[in-house]
Amino acid sequence: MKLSNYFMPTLRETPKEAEIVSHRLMLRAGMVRQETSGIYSWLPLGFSVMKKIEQIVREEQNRAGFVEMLMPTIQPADLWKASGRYDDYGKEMLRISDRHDREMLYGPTNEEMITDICKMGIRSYRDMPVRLYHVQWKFRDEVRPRFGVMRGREFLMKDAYSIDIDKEEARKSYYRQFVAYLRTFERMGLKAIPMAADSGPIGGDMSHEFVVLADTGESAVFCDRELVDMAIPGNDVGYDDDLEKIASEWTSRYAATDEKHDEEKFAAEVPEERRVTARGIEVGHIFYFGTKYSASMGATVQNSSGESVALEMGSYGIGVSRLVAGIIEASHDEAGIIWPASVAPFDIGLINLKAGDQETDEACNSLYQQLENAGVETLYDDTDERAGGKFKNMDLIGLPWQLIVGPRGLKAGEVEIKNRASGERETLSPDAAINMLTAKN
RNA sequence: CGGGGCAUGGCGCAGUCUGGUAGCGCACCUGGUUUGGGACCAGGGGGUCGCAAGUUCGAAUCUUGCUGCCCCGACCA
Repeated sequence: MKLSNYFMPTLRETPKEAEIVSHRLMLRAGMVRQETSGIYSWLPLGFSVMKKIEQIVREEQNRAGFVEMLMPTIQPADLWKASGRYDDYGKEMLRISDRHDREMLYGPTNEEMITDICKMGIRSYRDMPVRLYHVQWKFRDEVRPRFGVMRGREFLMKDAYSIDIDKEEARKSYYRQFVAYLRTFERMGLKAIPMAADSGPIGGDMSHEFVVLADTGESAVFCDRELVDMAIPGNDVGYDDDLEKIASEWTSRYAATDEKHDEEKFAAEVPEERRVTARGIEVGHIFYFGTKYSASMGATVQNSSGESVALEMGSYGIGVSRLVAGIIEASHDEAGIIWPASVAPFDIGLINLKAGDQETDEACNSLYQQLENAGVETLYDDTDERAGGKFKNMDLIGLPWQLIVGPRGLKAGEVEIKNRASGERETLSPDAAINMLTAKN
């Protein structure tokens, strides 16, 4: 992509409404624009990152045996009246009426809808398990939206639902998501720790929040250092195998958010040198809720003994749009964002230090073509901005690599490569640069 | 929803106390000199001063009402 053909309105100064670092950087990098409190337009750069995140989530959901579908944003109120949540949800739910004065709502989540779908679609225990997910916009009319897209009212979320015949089967579905989450966040360059969460109406041990460690995180978290260093299951993990062993490796060690933290327990269970106190951001939540909705909504099926039983269900959320901000919180410096390669909007930023200079233009065009042909996503700054501004902008938007080309270097047959994260630069020939950059991607 | 604050050009701000018809920096446009980490000179465009009433000869400025946004708290992916 040539920058001259792109839309990336970067700002030199930070709009005053932005307090936290990810919000500031997202506005400065031209990733989002606030439309009203808690609602954002996603400009090309931000949209691109969100899509990369979404794709990783999708791949790991698929790998875990969940099947993608899509439910609507607008739902009829009747479904929610059936489950009893229409009244319970309160003002957080955005209620709308259509032209016929029928009560509708902008969905804050989809348990009722998926239950209703399964009520129709599952006729026998033989049809189970059913494991579905979708990635869809949600709306929760937060009392106080803040921190940019971190706590917006409209947000993109992956929510998955498992439907099983009994609790033991439901547990297997739960662990699939547990392991999928470990892998998903790892792939985004994040260190996410599962932490025991309020276990909903059913109780028990099947509810976890996944918290990303970031110095500027919103809440304090406490855990065993072993969790921070623990290996993540590889992409060859057998989802059809018993995953409980993997999960218990994690759940058997101390990890708690601020609210659930028990200092005495922490001290008793974790040797002092392994006690980690950090800041974190919740990016995912998985929980088993049993028959809460299936029972109230009459979603039942006959089991192998011929008894009619309510569906055993769980739901599993990941805040996709929130992750864009979460990753920035976990990965930035004074100069700007530092994207992990897997979610970077482009792999490489090609900087033409003297647009308009024939030799430099030709060299850049050639490099740009070679990179594109090799499938390396490149943002080519071909504008006639001054060199200093290009450097600042490129650092701000945080692409993993910069390829810097100017007349001075070209005279010596050289270009420069800069690694955004380490700041290391290397001078080498254009061919060597291409080899190196295409090998990395 | 309680407490606090803000609203003046795309962004950041001054001007408001003490009313006299709007200014600065950045960004933008033109010309020139520049050009390897946010250049310089000259010229230029852009604002119903959040909205509505009121006071006044005259309101960004004073009064009243409204709206929007931000921050702290309670709540949440």
